[in-house]
Amino acid sequence: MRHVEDESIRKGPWTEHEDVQLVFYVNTFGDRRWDFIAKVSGLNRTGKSCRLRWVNYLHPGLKRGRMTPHEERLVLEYHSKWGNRWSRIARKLPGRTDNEIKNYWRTHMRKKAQESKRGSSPSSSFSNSSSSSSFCTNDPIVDSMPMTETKERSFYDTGGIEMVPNSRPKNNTTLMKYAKDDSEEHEGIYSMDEIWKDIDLLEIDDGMKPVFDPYSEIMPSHIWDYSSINSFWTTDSGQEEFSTYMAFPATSERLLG
DNA sequence: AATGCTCTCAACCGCACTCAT
DNA sequence: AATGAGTGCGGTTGAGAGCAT
Repeated sequence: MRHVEDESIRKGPWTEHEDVQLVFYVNTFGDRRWDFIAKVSGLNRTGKSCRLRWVNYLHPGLKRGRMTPHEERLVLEYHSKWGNRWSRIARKLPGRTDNEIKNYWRTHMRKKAQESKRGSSPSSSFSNSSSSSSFCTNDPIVDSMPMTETKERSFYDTGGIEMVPNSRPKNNTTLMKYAKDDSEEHEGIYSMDEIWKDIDLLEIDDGMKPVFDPYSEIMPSHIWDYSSINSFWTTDSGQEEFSTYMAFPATSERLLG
């Protein structure tokens, strides 16, 4: 246990430079080893914080902008089915994160709840069935739902360095499990293959934009060139060496400039 | 123009789970 | 089997933007 949660651990909003740095290290080491990335990157953030930033903001496959009516319908549908299983719902909406959906639900459903209160007939304004009124966390239906966690692989899980043989053999079983569960779940609108295909297509469409394009709905995907970076990866024993060897500033200039 | 309110969303926290040792 | 580290998830909070008065 690390009691030395030193005061130098940064919190709060991320700076652009931190973002660039994180993207670089995630593309280098994959989006699994967050504690390691946090250490090696010199970001002074916790691994959790790094993961969250990546998953909710920096991941190339993320959609920006408002939910489409279709997505709204899906959220309603899956929430009525699964309750507050945000990450699970998010897997059904490519490009959307659990956080995003959670926020969306809170604001929109709270609004609807208020409206329906004013309309004096609770839940009557909801388009969906029984449990659709379960915007409240105390909802017995939701809370009593069994944790039938079919471990699906989330869309924002790039797998990163795991795709490279020997990079983290321990987790092969986990990946196998994800794959299996995906195939077992047939009610999905999208298969994981389709999701990944979508992301690939987006990347192609987007071209090789070197920096974030604030006017684009989809975040650019080729911030970094994976293939050229993968060759850096060797073994755990070489990690410290790697971090000191890495010439990061040059790359960050390229991105920020 | 100033103020207050509402909405949105990024980020944190705590707990639970998985896996390696 | 027990334990600790790492990771994922859901709930919550707070800052900033936008809107109404």
